[in-house]
Order: sequence, then structure tokens, then C-alpha cells
Amino acid sequence: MKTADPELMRAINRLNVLDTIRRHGPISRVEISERTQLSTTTVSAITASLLDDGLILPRHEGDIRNEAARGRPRVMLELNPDAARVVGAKIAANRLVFVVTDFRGDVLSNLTLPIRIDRQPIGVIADLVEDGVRRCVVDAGLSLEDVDTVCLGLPGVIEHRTGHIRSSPIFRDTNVDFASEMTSRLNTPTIVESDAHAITLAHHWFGKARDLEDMVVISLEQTLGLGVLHDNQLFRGAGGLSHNLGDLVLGMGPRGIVRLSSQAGESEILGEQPVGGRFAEAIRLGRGMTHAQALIRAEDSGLINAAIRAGEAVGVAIANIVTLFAPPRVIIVGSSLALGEPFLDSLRNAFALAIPPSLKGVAELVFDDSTDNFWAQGAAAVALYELYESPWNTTGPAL
Amino acid sequence: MKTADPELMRAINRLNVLDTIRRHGPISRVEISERTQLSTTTVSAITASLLDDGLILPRHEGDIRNEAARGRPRVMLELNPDAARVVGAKIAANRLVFVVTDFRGDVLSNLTLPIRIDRQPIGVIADLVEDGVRRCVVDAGLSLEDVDTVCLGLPGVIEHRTGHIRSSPIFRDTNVDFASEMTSRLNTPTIVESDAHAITLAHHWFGKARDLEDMVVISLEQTLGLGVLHDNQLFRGAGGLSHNLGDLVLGMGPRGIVRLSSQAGESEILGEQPVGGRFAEAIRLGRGMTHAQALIRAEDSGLINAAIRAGEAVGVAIANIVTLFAPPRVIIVGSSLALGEPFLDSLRNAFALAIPPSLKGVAELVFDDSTDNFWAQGAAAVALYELYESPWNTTGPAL
DNA sequence: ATGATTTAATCCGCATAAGGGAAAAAATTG
DNA sequence: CAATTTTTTCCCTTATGCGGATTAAATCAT
Repeated sequence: MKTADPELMRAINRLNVLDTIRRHGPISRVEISERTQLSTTTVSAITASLLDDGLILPRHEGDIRNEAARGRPRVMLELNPDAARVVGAKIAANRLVFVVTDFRGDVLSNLTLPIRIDRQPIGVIADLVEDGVRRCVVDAGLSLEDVDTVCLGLPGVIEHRTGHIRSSPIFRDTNVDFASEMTSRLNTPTIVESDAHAITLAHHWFGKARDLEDMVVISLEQTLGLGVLHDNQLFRGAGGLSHNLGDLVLGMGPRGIVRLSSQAGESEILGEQPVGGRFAEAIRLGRGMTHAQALIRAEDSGLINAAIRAGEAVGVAIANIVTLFAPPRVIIVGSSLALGEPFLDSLRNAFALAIPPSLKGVAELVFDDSTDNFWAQGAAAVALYELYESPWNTTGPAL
Repeated sequence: MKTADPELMRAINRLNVLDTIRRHGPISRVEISERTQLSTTTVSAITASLLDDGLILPRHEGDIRNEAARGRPRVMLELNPDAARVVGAKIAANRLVFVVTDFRGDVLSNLTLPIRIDRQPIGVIADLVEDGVRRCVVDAGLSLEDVDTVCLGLPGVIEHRTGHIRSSPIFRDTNVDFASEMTSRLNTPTIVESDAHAITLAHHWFGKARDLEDMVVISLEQTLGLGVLHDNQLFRGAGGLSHNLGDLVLGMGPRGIVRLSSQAGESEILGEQPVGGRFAEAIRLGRGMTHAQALIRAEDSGLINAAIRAGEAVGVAIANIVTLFAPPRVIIVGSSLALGEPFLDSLRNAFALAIPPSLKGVAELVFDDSTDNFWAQGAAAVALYELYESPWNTTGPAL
């Protein structure tokens, strides 16, 4: 356990204040004091230090609180966007998406590379990622030296703490030390995180879970991922492992173990389509879901059935997750949502059927079809989160 | 978030030292200093305060460290057993088990009441529990005034934070505020906890997970429960809810949803036996598993098949839990272990089959057939854990 | 036996933190 | 200019932890 000393104390309160400023936009000192329960004296001291470090900025204009504006107007404080720059990336089998954000998480530039990197050698993937990061940084009018941290979000089982990729559908090898590889290539601290964790933090910071301290995100992409927010923190398994929902076993069929991924994985849903023709080509190019959408609108019965089966499987899996974590909200994201009503309806029905009676009504299902940029922004948020904590170390004695 | 002030700092370090003393038996101040990374000065100050509060005791005898005994001998410190008394209880459908322990968690007296309380009105159950607590306390040569806290461990979905029982197989009603009820009856602070959480803490403190900070306990009794230790802490779902493993869905059979409880619940395994005769009577009296053991030894094919099916279902469920939490050790406890090799073998096989390849070897399965007393001791440990934290408030300025 | 050596525990002073209270400074309205 | 409200600034108290010096308690060597 880490030992508690005055420095830790200060770090905690500092983080607390900084996070309050991040969450509640431009905010005055008095209000910070109310929200954090810290005395105005302390808040004043901490904010002075944050201002001094250039992490926040004062804003004299925005003092328009309820007309009754007597007395000295409050000085609003907000994050200094220029305090840091980070790069967030979503690495998927058939596309690379990058964003550069400022300290607030606002996107400065973004770049999407619709290329299939799936099954390429590691060196090639690393090349492409490196290139994408560099391009996106230039697009933002910056140089790599201006970037503090890079965070790569990708599917699979990721060991965040060590930066190792235990297994991922986009790598042939297992246990790749991708964080070190990219850190040395970019000459910038680079961390690796599960894409599901990235989108989870994205929803906590910018999306549909800003008001919650507990929730769950189910990501339905090529890989089926899970992110759990517990007490405002990402819950990482023992050893910092990310979860892989697709590995969950749904039952023992006549042909042995049936895993969720075999019922609801993107390729499994699409793979049931007759081979050949434009559809196979589309799948190969990673446009499968777009075409699937069209086919479903055209009432293609084969695909609709596959979507219904997948929805059922996912619905049951979500019920199991809710049984274990009892979150007030479950946010479902990912490309498979494009399958539309047949999929969503069967998911909802299966969930309603599978949720234990005693937990009925505990969790609310929310569907979210955010863009790839949002995922990348989540990865950027992961990077920012680490930066937020780093002042813990650098904080010297107050001047 | 709670605000960090010197008091919190002290509380953290105090708890840290106290916990170190609890875990590492009689221990000297220097060693505490090494283990906690606190300076010897600080350790000295904190231990002085703990001694002053009577929570720990010095032991001058036990200074026999490696022969090379030069210099001033170390004074060993240990928990003061008399610092507190707690009662822990395991409440099951067909038996009530109580223990009284001292501050160290050592059992002073225990009492088992083999009575069926299942489906009795709440008032009757409360009566019986109250009676058991009082008896056990008297057996320990104490009076209820000497008892600091009572902790009741029972199956079902328990909301530890509020003391409500959301649902339990031993209550007809749902959402019972049992903690308040018993607190006013006993006139002693009483808390309620899932029995699975109790046995989890028991293993962490006294049992087969003393060396781990992450692990999982699967409890197979009438109800199938789960306890997760994460970072040395009990992981409670959002809102402090306990998990109910039996509600997990294993698949969608032809007859609808198939839950784990319907495959591996105690009554479901035994229930497949032909009705009538001595066996039914045994089940009614809660001796089902004992008889089942005999039948299995006699190679009763019906029961063996039921055991195998149950083992498979549990094995798959455990694999799913490991997929989510990636614990280094899974401890499996509960009366169903009495089913013996047919059950255990099929469990192990199903687990091996269902565990995803990337997690193979991550988790070790350990079977533990500890007595009911151990469960009750775990409940006592839950009570003690709360006491450990309470000095946070009562701790005044160091004198 | 007696002093030297070694290790443990404590004491003292210093650094930091937070908090409260009060007063001063700042900015705005009436 | 007076009134009002926010923010900063002192000053003082309480609390922690740490480092270095000091005391304490035992063994070893002569």
C-alpha cells in the first residue's frame, strides 16, 4: 500500500480540484469549494498553484450568473487547453483512426485511414500507426515534441499496466510489447489500452455517462469487449487485464463449447452470407456492416436471422454482466448496432427474459452509435487521465 | 470524493500499521517500518497510539529471531485479543451457525443449530437468530454489552451498505431491512453481508488466499454465490450489491432460459432423485448432501449423472468468471463439493474446455471443504474489518 | 565485572499540509 | 462614495511525516 504523507494529501486535493474544473466547465472558486468540501482558503491556494503551472486559465468574461450580480464578480476557471496535447487512436482490423486533442479533450484534428492491417506483420502495423500519428499531429499544426502522450486503443486482451498485448485479432503474435515499440518509434510516451476501455472513458467524460460513477459499456465490433466503470474508475481485472466478452461461454451445444464470439462476432454474422459477389468483397474491405444494413432493409431473411440470433446471444450476455456488476446503465456501442431493429429488438427481448427478476429495472440499456472519432477521443481521454495524475509526482513544495 | 486532510492521512497509516500487525502475527516495529515503507519514527508514534488505545499489546518474550541476537532486542507487537468481541453467523436454510471471536478473529465459542428456518415468517427467523446470538455470547462467557458488532452472513442478494436483503432463499419477502431489525433486537450494531462475501474474507484472512490480493471464491450451497477480492478489498457491485451466481444464464434451451441455479443448485441436484423414502426425508431435514455422498459411493447412476451435469455447468460458469476477473486463484467452497469426484472431475474438465486459450493457466482452481464455523468466522471478519476502519473517526489527536 | 558494540526505540526540530478566522483587496452595483 | 460579494492574504493552530541525534537495552570482548 502506498504510504500517506502530506504530499499525497496535496496530490489528492489537487486532483480533486482539477477534476472538478474539468467536469464542471468554467467554474468559480466558491463553487469549487462547495463541490469539493474544501475550504475556500485551500481552494484558493490550490488554484493558484494550478494557474501557476499553467494547467488552468481564468476567464473574466463568463461571470454571467443569475442577474442579481452584485458584489465582486466571480472569476471563472477552466482547463487551459494548451496545457497538453495528446494523441488518441482507435486501431481496428480494417481502419486506423487518430485524433489529436488538447488538455480539455477537444479534438484538434482527426484522421481516418481505411486500410486493412489485419494479419499484417507487427512491423508493418507499427509503421502504419506511426505514420498515422505523425500525419495527424502535423494536421493539427503541431510537431511530435508538442505531444505529451499517445494512447492506442485496440481490440483484444490488453495488459494496460505493462503495455503488452496478450492477444488481439489484429496481431498474429501474442504477448507483443507494443507500448515499448511505439514509444521508441515515436520518441513520445505511448500507452496501450483496450478499445472497450477507451470508449468507456469517452462516455464517462464526454458521452452518455457523465452523470454516473458506475456503469458498463458493451462494445460490439469485430471483437466483443467490455468496459466497467466502478466508483468513477475503470475497473481492470487482476493484473490490469482488459476483459474479452467474446470469450464468454454461452452454452455447451452438440458441437462443444459455444462462445459469444461465435454467435455475435461481426465476421460470424456476416460470414453466414453466401460467398462471392459484391458482399464478400465488401466484407474483405471492411464495409460489411454497411452492406448488411442495406440487405436488412431489403429484408434479406438470411441476414435477418443471423442478426436475431446475435441479438439474443448478446442480450443474454449483457444480462449476465448486469447480474455481476449491477450497473445503473449499460451502454451498447459498436458497428454491429448497424444491424438495426431486428438485432436490437431481439437483444432487448433476450435481455428482458434473461435478467433475473430481482434485478429487473436496475439497469437501463442505452444504444449509442458514436463515430470512430469518439473512440479515438476516448483513447485520448485515457492519455489525459494519466497526465492528470502525473502532477502527483511533479508537485513540489508550493512556492 | 472525500477530502484529504491530516486526519485522513493518519487514518490511512494507522490502518496500514494495524493491518500489518494483524497479518504478520507478532511483529517488531522495525519490521513494520520495512513492510509499510513508513519511517521508524512514524511507526513508533502510531504504535504508541495503538498501544494507548489498547488495540495492540507488546510481547517481550517472543524476541527469538535468528540466533545472532546482538543489540537491543525487538519488542514484538500483536493484536490485543481483548480489544473487541464480535459475533459472526452463517444463516442457511437448514441451519444457523454462530461464532464469537476476539479482535484477532480467534473463535471463543461456537454454536450450531440444525433447524430449518427456510420459509418461516421473518419474525420467527429473527427470533431464532437473536436467540442463537445470545446463547453463543453466553457460551463465550460474555454478555451482549461486551460485543461490538454482529455480522450475519446469508445467501442471496444482499445490499451491504443499507443492510437490506433484496432477495434470499430463506426469506419469503423481498427487500427486508434485516440489519435494522436485528440491531434493535440485540441492541448491538448488526450488519448483514452475503455469505459468499463472508467466506471470501475468511479465506483472505485465515484461509487459502492469505498471500493474494486478487482472487475469487465460488460458493456452491443452496444458493450459488460469488465473492471477488480485488486489490485486497471485497469487490461489491454498484450500490454494494452482492452477486448471485445462480442467476447467470448458461444458455437458451428448448424450454427457455437455462440458469445456473437450475443446473447446479443443491435442491436441483438432489431433486432429481425419486421422491419418497429415506432420501426425501433427508433432503427435507437438510441432510441431503450427506446422503447424496453415500449414494454416490454406492454408484447410484441417477445421482452421478446429476452431479456430472452440475459440475459441467459450474465449470463453465467459473470459466466465464475468470474471463471477466482474471484472478490468479479460484477457491471453490460449499456443500456441493460433497458430491465428490464425479462432480469435481466434470467441473475441472468443463473449466479446462471453457477457459479461453489466452487465459489458460492464469487461474488455479482450489477446492476447499471448510466447516460452517469457517463461514461464520468469515462473517466475524467482516465485522472486524468495519471495526478496524472505525478508529478513523474515534482517533483523536495523538497525545 | 566493566566498557565497547550493536540494534531498537524515542525525542526534538523542521518541513509540509489543511483549516479557521479575520481582515484586506478587488470588482461591481446602486 | 457606500454597499456587496468574491477572492486573496495573513496569522495561528493542529496535524502529519521525516531525518538526525539521543537514549535504552541487550550482547560481546577484554
